Amino acid sequence: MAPTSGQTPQLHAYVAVDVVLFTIDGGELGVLLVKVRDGAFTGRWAFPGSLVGVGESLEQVATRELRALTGVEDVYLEQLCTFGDPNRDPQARVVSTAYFGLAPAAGTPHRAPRYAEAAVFPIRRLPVPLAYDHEDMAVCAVDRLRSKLAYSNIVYGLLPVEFTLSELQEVYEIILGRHLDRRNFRKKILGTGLLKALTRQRRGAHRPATLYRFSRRRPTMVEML
Amino acid sequence: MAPTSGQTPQLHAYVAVDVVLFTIDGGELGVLLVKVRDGAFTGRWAFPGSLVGVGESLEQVATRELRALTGVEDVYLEQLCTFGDPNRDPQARVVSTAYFGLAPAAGTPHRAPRYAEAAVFPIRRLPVPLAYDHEDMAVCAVDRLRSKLAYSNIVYGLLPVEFTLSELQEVYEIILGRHLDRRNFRKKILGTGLLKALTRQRRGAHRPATLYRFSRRRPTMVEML
DNA sequence: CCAAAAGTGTTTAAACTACACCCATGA
DNA sequence: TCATGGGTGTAGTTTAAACACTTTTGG
Repeated sequence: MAPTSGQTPQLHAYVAVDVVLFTIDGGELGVLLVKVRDGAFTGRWAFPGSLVGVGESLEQVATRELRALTGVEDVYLEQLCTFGDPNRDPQARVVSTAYFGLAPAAGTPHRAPRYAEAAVFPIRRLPVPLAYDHEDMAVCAVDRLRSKLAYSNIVYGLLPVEFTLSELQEVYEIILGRHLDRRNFRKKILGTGLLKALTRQRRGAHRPATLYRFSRRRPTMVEML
Repeated sequence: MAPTSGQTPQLHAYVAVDVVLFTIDGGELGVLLVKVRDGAFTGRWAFPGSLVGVGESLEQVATRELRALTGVEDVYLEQLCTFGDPNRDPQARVVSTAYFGLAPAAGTPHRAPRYAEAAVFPIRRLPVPLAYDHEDMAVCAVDRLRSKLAYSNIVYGLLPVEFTLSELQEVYEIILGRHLDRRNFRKKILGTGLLKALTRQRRGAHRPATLYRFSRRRPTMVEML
C-alpha cells in the first residue's frame, strides 16, 4: 500500500492498460488487434494498449485507447484481469490491466495511430503467437464474455441501437458457439422485459421483422438465457 | 505495453497487492484487517497488502502476504480487481491489485509483522472508514464470494478438511445471509458428487453427524446451489 | 408461385420449493 | 427422559427443452 518495503526490494513499474475489443465481424466473433511496432515482440499482433499517464485512472486509459482506435464513443467497457508476471515484457517491468470492450459491428477498425497496422481477427483464428501474454488475455476475455452473456444485457454493446430478434439471436449463437431454439429464445428474451418493440420494421428480402431496442442501454444483471 | 509514450506523460508507479482474506468467525463472515502504521491513513484499518518486489509476480505477493499473516499454507486465492485511481493514495501513485482469499476458521490472525495490529472483523461491521479505497474493495470481494459460492466448490477454503453437512450449510447461510432448507441443501450438495462421506463421525452434544470431505480440494466449477 | 426468414403454443421432463416426522446421542 | 441437532421423502409448482406449421414478403 503506502510505499513501505516488503521482504524484497520494492518495485517502481510501468502500468499499462490493454483493451480486448470484441465485435461481430462476418458472422464471427472478432477482436481488434494491432501490430507491435517495437520492442521484443516487434511484428507480432497484440491487443491495443497504452501506458497509464500521470493523473489518469485505468478506466480513463481504456476509454482513451478505444476512442483513438475506433472513434466510437459509447462502448461497453469492463475491467477484466491484471497481468503482472515479472517477465511478461522482457524490456521492462510492465504490469498491465486488461479491459474488455464491446463495439457494434459497424465502425470498428477506424484508425490506428501509433501502430503499424490494426485489424479485426476472428477469435478462432488469431495470428498466434500473440505478443506478450496476450493469448492468456484472449482466453480470459472470451470466457468472461460467454458467461456474462447469460446473465446480463451487455450484448447491447455488440448490436446497433435497433435490431431484430433474429439478429440478437445470431449474436448469441456466434458467441456461445451453438444453435439456440428460436421460440425458446424469444420467450426468454422478451420475458426479461428489457426489450422494447418498435412500430417500425426491418424490410429485407423476405418477410419484414419487428425492430427492437434495449429499453436501457446500460449494464443490467438479468437471466438472459 | 512496451514503454512508449501515450498522449500524457508515462507513469512509473508503485504496484501493490492487497488481500481480502475471508474467514468464518463467530458465526459471521469475517475479513482480516490491519491497522495502517504510517502515511495519510495512519490509524485506519485496511486490508493487508504489500508492494510488489522486483521479480515477483502478483500472485506471489499475495501468497507471501498471506503466509506472513496467517501461517496457513493452503489458502484459496483468486485475483479480484485492480484499483488505479490517481488519488487513491495521496502520497504516491500506487496501483493495487486486490486478491481474495479464503481461510478455514481456525488459525487466522496469526501474527502481523509490519503492522500495528491485525484483527478479523465481521464484514457487516467494518471499522469504517477504511484506508484508501478499501471499502470498494470489500464490496467487490463480498459480491464475488457470494456469486462464486453458487457455482463452484471454493467453499472448501473456508472449512476444515473434514466437516459435517450442517457445518457446510451454516457457512452457506452465513455468507448468503439467508436460511436454506436442510433437505434440499443436502440433495443438491450430495448431487454434485464432490463430497465423499467418511466412515468416521463427529460426536458432539447430540446425535453424531457423518463427516465429509471434498474429494478434490481444488477449484472446480459446478452448480452447488 | 416459390424461396426464405418471421412468427407463434403445446407437451414433456427436469428442477426447485415447501414441508414434518423419527432417530441417536449426551446430559 | 428430555433437549438438541441429524437424517430422510414426497407432492406441487416452476422452469427448461423439444418440436412443426403458418405467415409475409421479394423476386
